[in-house]
Amino acid sequence: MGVLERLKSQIYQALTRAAQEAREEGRIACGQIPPFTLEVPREKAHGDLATNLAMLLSRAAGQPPRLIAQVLLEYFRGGNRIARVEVAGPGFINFFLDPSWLYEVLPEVEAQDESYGCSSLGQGQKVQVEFVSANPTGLLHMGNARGAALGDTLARILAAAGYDVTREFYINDAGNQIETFGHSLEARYLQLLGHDVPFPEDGYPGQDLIDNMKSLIAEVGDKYVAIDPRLRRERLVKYALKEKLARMERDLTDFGVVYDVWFSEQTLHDSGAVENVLRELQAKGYLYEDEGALWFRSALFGDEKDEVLVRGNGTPTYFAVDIAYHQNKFQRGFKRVVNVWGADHHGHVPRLKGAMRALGFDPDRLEVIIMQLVRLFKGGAPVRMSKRTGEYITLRELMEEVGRDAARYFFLLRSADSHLDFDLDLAREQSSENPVYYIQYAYARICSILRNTEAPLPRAQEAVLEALQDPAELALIRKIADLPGEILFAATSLEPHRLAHYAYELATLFHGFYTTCRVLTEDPVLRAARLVLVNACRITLRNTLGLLGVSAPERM
RNA sequence: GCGCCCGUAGCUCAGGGGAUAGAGCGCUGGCCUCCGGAGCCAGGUGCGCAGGUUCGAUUCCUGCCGGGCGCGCCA
Repeated sequence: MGVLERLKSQIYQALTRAAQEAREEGRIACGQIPPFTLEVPREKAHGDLATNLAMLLSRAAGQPPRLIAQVLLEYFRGGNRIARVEVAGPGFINFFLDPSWLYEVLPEVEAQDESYGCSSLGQGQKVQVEFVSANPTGLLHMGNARGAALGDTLARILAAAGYDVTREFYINDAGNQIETFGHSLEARYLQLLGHDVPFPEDGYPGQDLIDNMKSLIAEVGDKYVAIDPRLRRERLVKYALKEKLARMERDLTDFGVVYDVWFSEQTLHDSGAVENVLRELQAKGYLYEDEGALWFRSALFGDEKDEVLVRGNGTPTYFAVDIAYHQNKFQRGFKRVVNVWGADHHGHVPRLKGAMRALGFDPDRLEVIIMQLVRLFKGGAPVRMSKRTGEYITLRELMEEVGRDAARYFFLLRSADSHLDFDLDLAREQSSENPVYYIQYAYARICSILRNTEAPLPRAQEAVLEALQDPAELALIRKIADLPGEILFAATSLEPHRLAHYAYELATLFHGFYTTCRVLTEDPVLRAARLVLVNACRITLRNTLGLLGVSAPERM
């Protein structure tokens, strides 16, 4: 918990006590003290913190808010950290803190260093983030790329907030699409070997499958031509799947994403987990047969209609397997299970949550982040994707085009709820127009200053930090002090884009400070204090970029 | 038709029930004796529409309009 969080919680409690005492003595006629806000106001003129408590009490008490505020202040014992209090506007109570709190921030940052910003909110609870989980029959596209940036940064944020995080990739290595995959591979394999066979109508048309089969032929030649087609497809699938997954893992690693678990769908079939969960639902009376299929009464749990779990041909649907998979997640002891899904899967959410409820799990422990689609722009026009030909821009190509840092940052800048227009030209721009370079430039500038100091960096405890009085200095410290709160908020709301904006704002304040205040001045006291400030800014910026998975270069 | 997401500045987007709604890009004009000018400063326009809840609504609710995505014994 940072300095600001501690002060906030002290004032919050003092306000609560003041309200209680005023009520007991009959000065304010209200019942329970409602939950109120205590926030940093947008306007600096409104103080360092402001509360709406008086306005909230006004209705129940039948007294005007400004009067209640005055009464509250009579009872308020906030301690010596508060320089001034005022009642303002419709009934806000504004607190002006003694500036000394700002100077406590810097030693704290320095001492905590790499863990500055972290908290123990999660108390070591196990949380899983499952993301990307791309169909292994293809390549990673823009939707997967956005999911990768989002899921990974979410995982980093949750870890920083004190959770024990597991990153998981669910491999769809069973079911219909694997059948189709097999037939597609088989056609490519035979075609490459000169056989005139048709490509399946619903097959995967991309060049990537041809490449898979070329490399297989380089290894084993035509040895699968003459064998039983079923066995042949099995072999081709096994080979191509391995190659594709290895490639995905490599691409994701280069994107800064490292998984703890690669979970195979096939294992759910092999272990009997699918059968077991069907039996369990059956025993609870949530299944019924109709038209030869086995149905789940998902409408009972808020879904639009019931869903098929086992088809007429006896094979389980994707949904049935997904129920088994999520049951498995909870059985592994995760307190929170977070999924990152594309918007085209949103209809799946209520029925999966319903299934979890049917199985006796609290559906709120399953949190699904739905992210809207990505459109690529180049030269001001959208880049067309073709599902028909299987041609689209891949994650690998994106990284080659704009680099990992810009790619991740651009994905993280927008809320998941928002459609994302990805401007390839801007992302590739290595100039001031590109926000990611703007932030990194701030970091490189800091490192440059620190390189230019011949003496060892002064410790925060030794420096006279009160020498920092310039508005630009104070604003920068204030922003540095915000990081712990920002991470807490991003972790509870599962909104990584907050930190992308925070990084930019921090960089802006640093650049402003840099222009106004010369760090390496003649005055040794001021110089030492500014070096401490700059170093704290370096730590804060580095930690924030670390959460975004964007590199912090010492030189550019 | 039903469901989910979105609608805020010319464009792309932030905005946690609060006070005078912000940023980037683009446009115009300034700032280099000195720590990296990939920087700084200044200039202006806006919450889709209509109701409701509230002391207070860009924020919550309802309806409408507009855009995206779903609604399969596909995944």
